[in-house]
Amino acid sequence: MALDGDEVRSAAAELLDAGAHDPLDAMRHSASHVMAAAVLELFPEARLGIGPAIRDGFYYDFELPRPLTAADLEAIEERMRAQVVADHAFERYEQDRPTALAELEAAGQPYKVEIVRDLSAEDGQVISFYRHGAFTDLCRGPHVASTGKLGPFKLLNTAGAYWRGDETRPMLQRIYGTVWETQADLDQHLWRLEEARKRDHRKLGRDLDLFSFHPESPAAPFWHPKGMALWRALEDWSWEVRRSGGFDEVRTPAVVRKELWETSGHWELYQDNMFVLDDSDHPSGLKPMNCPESMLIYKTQLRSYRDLPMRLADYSWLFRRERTGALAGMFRVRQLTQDDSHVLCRDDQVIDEVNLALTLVRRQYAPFGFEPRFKLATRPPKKLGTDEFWDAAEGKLAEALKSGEVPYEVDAGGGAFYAPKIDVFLDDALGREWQMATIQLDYQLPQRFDLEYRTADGGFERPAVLHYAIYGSFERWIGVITEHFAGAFPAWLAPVQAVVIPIADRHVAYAEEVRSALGAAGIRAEVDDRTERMQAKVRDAQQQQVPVMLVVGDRDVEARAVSPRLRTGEERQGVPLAEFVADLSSRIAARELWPVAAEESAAYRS
RNA sequence: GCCGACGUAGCUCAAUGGCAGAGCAGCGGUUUUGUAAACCGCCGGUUGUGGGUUCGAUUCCCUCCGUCGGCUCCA
Repeated sequence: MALDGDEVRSAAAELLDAGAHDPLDAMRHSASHVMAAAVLELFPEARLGIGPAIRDGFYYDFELPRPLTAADLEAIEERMRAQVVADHAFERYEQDRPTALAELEAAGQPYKVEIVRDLSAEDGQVISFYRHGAFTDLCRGPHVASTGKLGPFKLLNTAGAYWRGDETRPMLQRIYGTVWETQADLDQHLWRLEEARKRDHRKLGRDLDLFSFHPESPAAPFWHPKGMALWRALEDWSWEVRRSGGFDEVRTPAVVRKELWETSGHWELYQDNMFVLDDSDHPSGLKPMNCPESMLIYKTQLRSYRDLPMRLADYSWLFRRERTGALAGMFRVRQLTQDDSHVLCRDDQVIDEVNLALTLVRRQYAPFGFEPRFKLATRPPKKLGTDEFWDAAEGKLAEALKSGEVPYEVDAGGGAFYAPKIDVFLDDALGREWQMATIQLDYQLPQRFDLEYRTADGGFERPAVLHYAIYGSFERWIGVITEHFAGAFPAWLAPVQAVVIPIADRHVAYAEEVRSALGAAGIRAEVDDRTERMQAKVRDAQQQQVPVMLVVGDRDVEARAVSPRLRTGEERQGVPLAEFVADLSSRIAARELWPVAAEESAAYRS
């Protein structure tokens, strides 16, 4: 079955992705012990789950007699501070397996017992524990020397979490916290959380009038004119990139009978995520992916080896019945649009086509200032196909990465069960990592659809398929870039690219003239002719993050000029209108990353 | 789906088991202004939905809907 580039983990999960070799790990892990000790003081009957260090902090899972409240978190923090003051040493000791099991049973810690039971013999028959003060925990370590060595910390929030991530197991209460070496580091981290909250695309989407969500159609965005202008700019760019890669546009139906999904495997494996309906007594499904239908287009003719590669791009609507709890603004919607690309090619063309994909990914990301990182995801433990098949497939992807001189990491075991893939990541202005595109090599779907082409010697061969979506989905991409730019989109993307601000009513006619000149150059411009003071109009345009404000008053009318003020605060007076229009439209045409306050985005990165 | 939290005017937020308030936005008027908020006035609400407790519910309880934080980090 074919997957696609939108199979992505949530943003929050990315934030929490473990930094395994972070030097702060020991401190974070120690903090989780200190927190567990505090929780046990308050709830002696608490049962402990696990408490690892994670990226930017730590957590611990507990089974507790009642839900935790914000007040509980404060009480826990207080008791943690008391332990820091007491400066208990962390002491390691070891037990053999039977003793450890017996003691944990006696202590009434069934989850710990389960962990010890599951520890494989390779880990040795000796089980290690760490003790500080009155608290002891099963633990591999390492830890800081003593509780006094903990840096400044803060407990952040609580959440439900299934024991071992398994929905059939009990749900525990997880407490998330963060700890840092210095107060400045902690402050910086909290500032970043606050900044992320401020630039939340759900808030900016409303403030900038881009889109809305309504309970009448949960998790399906309603696009407003300004949001659509942004979308159009993104889509135009994406088609330009596709055309440069030799793609043709296709479009396929949304309502499709189950027979297609049976062939593709979705009916069996993906039906839970599909909107299923009866189309005149024919069981059907709204399409969650485009790939199977592209296969049908391929099959409308007997293809020749000369026809390949065949590059098809389909940007139609997709529908996915996501679990309600997984929905999150634009990051996870139920109706979405991918910039979806399918390349059908001969096996000997795979490397070149992967290379093309890598080139297009980098090309499409460039005007956003993103430098993508690549991971080659290799065969998972449970897989289809022989080792020879995997060696060849992984070899081709690696070869393409190397020949393109693309640095990459290997995500061992991260591939789909039927083929390896290349995952594309980017870091946003707040340093958050997002998985965007996935370039997926697929021999499975051509087989399911029995695709063939005529070879030079008159035989038949099966083509390979390459799937990728570069933005992933427009919806999610808009969510990501809205947060990345904090709503201050580069001029080429900005829904309103310029606002003309007449100082007094007598300047409105000239302002309209300026707007026409901008409009004739294809620039999205408006006149703010409200009876407000110029200062108020400037302020409103600033808050709407309009890249360019053109103030026009007597002097400008006189000189047929404009006085541009950029969103960054930069100001000029009396620029000839024609000169300004030419300058702005060339920046837009070149999709410059402009105007951007360099020091601002640098500050976010630090 | 599960755990927890939340839902008051378009937005941000108050308040109380006893007449639901403010700022901003909107509307009307005055002001005609040179780079981040002029001034005056007016309008604005079935307190998400349905039910229960109560003399009385926005407040307490339950249902449903929606939203948010999580649920993959393995001692």
